[in-house]
Amino acid sequence: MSERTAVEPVQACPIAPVVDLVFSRWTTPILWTLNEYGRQRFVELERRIGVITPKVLTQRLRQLERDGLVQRTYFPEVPPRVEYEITDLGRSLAPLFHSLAEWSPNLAKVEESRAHYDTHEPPHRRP
Amino acid sequence: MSERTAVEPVQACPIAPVVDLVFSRWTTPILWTLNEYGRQRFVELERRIGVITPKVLTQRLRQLERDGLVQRTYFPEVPPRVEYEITDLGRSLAPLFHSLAEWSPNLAKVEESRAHYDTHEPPHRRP
DNA sequence: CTGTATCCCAAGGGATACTG
DNA sequence: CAGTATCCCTTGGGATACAG
Repeated sequence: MSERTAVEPVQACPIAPVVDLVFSRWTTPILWTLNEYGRQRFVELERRIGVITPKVLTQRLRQLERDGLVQRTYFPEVPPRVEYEITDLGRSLAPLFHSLAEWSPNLAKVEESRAHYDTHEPPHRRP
Repeated sequence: MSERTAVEPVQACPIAPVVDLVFSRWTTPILWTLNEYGRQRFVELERRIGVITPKVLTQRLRQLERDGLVQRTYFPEVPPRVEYEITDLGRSLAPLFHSLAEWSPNLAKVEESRAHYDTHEPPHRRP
């Protein structure tokens, strides 16, 4: 047969797995809070994040625990106490978060672009 | 009244807006492909990304265009030609992607952690 | 080629209530 | 306090067909 594809399909970009791990829903605020405020209890996390429900917070914490980014410690007291802490592996994401934060000022340009896009005639688009 | 909250609620972590912008579904592979292979046509993007449907690709490209991360250029020919290119603003994300890629080797540790988690008795958990 | 238009569907998240 | 258990419901993505 002839050369079929001048363009070879690329399954996924190489950073996709990391993105899935670190930037799936709720993981960023959780990790950021744990990194910022240190070891804390379930209810503290819940309050700091503000809008998350306990069900979802539990789900995410379990996932992060399984992934080795968060350490869970149980104290058999009454009332029960559980503390969550970011691990060394989790902390190794700090430079990444730092990069994110450093890019933040560019959000202003994004806002500009959106405003321009929304107020001008679009380039050619189908009727 | 008394001091109510020793723990102040935090709406969201400061990097959340950037995360929403850059790491929403499909945006990473699209930006990465544009950054890696340069200016290209719709169908090239479609093939390189591999599994995305035209509907979703269009949606994402429009969003990225509005956000100022991607530039769309229309050529009134027959058949029609449209080329997409990453903008300077989009390219300014490259260091971020680089940080991601640098962290990738740690995925092995994540895998280890998962394997350990799945094969061992969990710490205290409700019956 | 470059998209649009529909229909559909599951998956995940919110709300709420409850337990050890 | 630290979760579980249900129910519900939106949202977004896949499949498909079609148009300029």
